[in-house]
Amino acid sequence: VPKSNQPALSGFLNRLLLRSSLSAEEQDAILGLRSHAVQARSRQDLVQPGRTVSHACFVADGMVGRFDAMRGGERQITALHLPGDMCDLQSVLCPTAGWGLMAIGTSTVLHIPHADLLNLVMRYPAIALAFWRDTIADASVLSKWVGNVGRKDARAGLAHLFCEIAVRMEQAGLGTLKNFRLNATQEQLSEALGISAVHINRTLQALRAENLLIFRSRQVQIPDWNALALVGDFDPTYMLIDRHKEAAPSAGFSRSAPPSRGPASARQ
Amino acid sequence: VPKSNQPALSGFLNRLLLRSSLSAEEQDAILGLRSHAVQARSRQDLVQPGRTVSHACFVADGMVGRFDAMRGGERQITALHLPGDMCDLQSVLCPTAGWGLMAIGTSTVLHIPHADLLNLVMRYPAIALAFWRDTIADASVLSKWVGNVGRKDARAGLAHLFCEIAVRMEQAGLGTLKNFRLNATQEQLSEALGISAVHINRTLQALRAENLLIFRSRQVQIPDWNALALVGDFDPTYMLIDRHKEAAPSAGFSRSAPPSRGPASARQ
DNA sequence: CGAGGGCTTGAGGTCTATCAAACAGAGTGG
DNA sequence: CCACTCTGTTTGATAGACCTCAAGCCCTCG
Repeated sequence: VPKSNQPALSGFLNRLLLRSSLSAEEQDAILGLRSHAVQARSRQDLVQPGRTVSHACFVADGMVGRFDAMRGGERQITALHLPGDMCDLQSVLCPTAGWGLMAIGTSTVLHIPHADLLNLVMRYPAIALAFWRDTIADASVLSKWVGNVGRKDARAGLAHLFCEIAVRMEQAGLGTLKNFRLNATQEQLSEALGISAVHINRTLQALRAENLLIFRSRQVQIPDWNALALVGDFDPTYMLIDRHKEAAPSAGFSRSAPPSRGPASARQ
Repeated sequence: VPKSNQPALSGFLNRLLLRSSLSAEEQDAILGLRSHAVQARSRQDLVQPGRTVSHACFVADGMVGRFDAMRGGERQITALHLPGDMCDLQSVLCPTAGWGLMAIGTSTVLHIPHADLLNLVMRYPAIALAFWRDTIADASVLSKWVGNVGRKDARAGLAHLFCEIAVRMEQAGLGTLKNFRLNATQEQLSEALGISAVHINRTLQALRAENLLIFRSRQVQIPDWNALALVGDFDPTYMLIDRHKEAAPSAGFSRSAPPSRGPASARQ
């Protein structure tokens, strides 16, 4: 039975507020979304590739991976979602996606009806913009992911991946840059980087030997953050954090929307 | 001097209409956008990574690549944009992106002021949704790109890349599935797939020997489309073409936006 | 016709995959 | 409390894909 789940959704609101401004009413509307909690064990599929869904998945606890599946069954993880992330906000407008979603470690996911999200989008244009902006941030991370997988060797790629996770873990309030818990197996890391699990293991050992990264019994330690960021060629700019709230005023726009320069007069 | 450029922009409108419905007024508003044409030679940078821009780039002619640059200068192309594509619609809301844009072959690009696009977005909520949906389609392609680069060998990756380009070329009205012109060098293909140019050359020769793909003097021939799609594990679903127009009604929503089930009553 | 960019080819080296087996740790049941 | 099982990690050896460097070739354009 769908019900309200304010405490968990406040994480989503926080994520949106990182990049967008929303009025009190709009914030309340988001916190008031109905949801339906679902538990998932590690490796369990939440959404199978190509399936049409009528709800979005919000990560309340644990971690969720978005993946692309090959014909042979191998998977390439294309994004990781931490608590506070809406994995497939995209599905609101495009309910049939090509990707799938799987749990990384035991996770709790809230299903949120598309109908309700659409309702929000239609009532509050500022929320529509905030959602769009969230999709943009997601795409920016994805874009970097391509570079990470395509042009870096295992050492640099792994370093970059851990840097990204560290930053987002800290943002989500789940640890510090240098110390956090990560419920992912080496095999799942290998699916994220597109290399074999065996090679992940050897690369982790190499990074460990250099005292750059320690990943043992689900706990991550980064003794020298700057050194690891250097190895991974990591620059957090691409995460689009807290920098564009003023660039495109979404708050207050629902009041009047004064046209500065009418496009009509410029035609022809 | 910015001026109207209707004939070129109609390509953009067509692309939007592939996935969204827009009223006559909204369509006119898009066609009436002011723009400023810019010529670019092959390899020339249109937007450097990390730079803040105040205009979006629309491809009027040629091809544009989005790329992620590594510290050493190597590039990973993360997306290709054909005529009719707005390369960085994202920049309207997030003007400082982490990626760059470069010309693939001689190209003509229209610069469109963010101010005007924002204006459209604020006046016409349906356009905002159409833009969001366009960003989603872009992200879906990007997601597939990760799998292509991460989990496929050179043969399959190259086959998939050519399949994708073929479909989009046909959509853009620039050729057929089996025959089109491609102004990209082997080196640029190598930057797209994250492998060396030499290896691209050898892989092209292998595909040529199998009579799967012929790429000579900028002309592409695909004698047996299905065979190539099989080699590349290509399934066009991910391109989100013409399938979701009815799923999320954006047309007509600006008229009334009747709330089906008020989220307010569901709270608590 | 010359110059230059792009393509092609060869040889050797590196990174990463694959396979197989041993090992470790957490949870289970007797 | 001790096997026992299961998943995940570690290790070794071998094979394959791909890279790098370097040189020669070809086409196109001025």
